[in-house]
Amino acid sequence: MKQRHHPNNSRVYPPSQSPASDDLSHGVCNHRSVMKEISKQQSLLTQLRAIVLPALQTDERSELVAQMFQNILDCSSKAMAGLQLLHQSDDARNDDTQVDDKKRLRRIPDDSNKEDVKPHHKHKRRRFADLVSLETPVPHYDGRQWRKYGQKNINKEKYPRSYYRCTYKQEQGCIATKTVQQQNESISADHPVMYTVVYHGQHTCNSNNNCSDSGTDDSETKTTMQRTSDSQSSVSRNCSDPWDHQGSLDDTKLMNKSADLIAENTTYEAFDMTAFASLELDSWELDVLLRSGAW
DNA sequence: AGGATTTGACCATA
DNA sequence: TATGGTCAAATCCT
Repeated sequence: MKQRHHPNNSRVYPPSQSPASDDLSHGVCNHRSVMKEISKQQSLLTQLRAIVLPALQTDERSELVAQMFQNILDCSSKAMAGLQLLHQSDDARNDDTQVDDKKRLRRIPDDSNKEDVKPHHKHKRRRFADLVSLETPVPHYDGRQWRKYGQKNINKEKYPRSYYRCTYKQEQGCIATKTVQQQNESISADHPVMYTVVYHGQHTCNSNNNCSDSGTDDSETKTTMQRTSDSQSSVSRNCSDPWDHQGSLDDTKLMNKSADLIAENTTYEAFDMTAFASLELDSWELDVLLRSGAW
């Protein structure tokens, strides 16, 4: 029953290491190893972004750099989704060669029953194509704006799963959705709560523009910073940087909790915390970065 | 008042 | 039939 892909990525690598899968370096190339490499690339890029952006002055150039980072990450996500599709169509082909007649009958729709089909399906079940998953302590800091549309207790899962769709679904018909599933409890500051986030579908909206166009002058930036520490804030407000969006109320609380653990409660440190949190840094990795003066 | 979230019901799929 | 994804009315929040 469970066709869900479980996270294979989001590991953070020390800058000195340039990880390349043994599979690839030895010429063994398959979907999985390529996807693994892309996910490492995403992780490294996220680290690089968190190092570069805070070091830049807030001007048009930094905005451009932020936008470029976002675009590269988007490309990477699309590549990953494309590979996923290929992977699944291959699987489907393999299945077709092995499947017995009973299963085939189930798969092929019966035309004679077409008239019984209701005029419009109110609830179309999502196909498991075009799917990317990852583990993160901050499931909504992904540069997109999401609106929660459901929550459900899932069998064998300790915590309920939340369902989000793109905020711009109605305005722009964006089909992107994601599910957020909490995986564990927070044992300590070193082991924050982890969530599995599964993205379905590609964004067809231009939500990034909406946000980056909202300006990056001091007053706007302040609004964003304050939002980070405002537990009652809402997702629909403007944001001044494209990777620091609020997803929902509970995530704001989560961010506040993380920020309280590590940083003083000032707005600029809250900003830095966003960068920390989105990196999923282990304590030793944080330590290395702090020693190296990256923050 | 308007937008976001919650939650029970509905529905497709395995 | 069990399960999980989505809908939509009720409720909450600003």
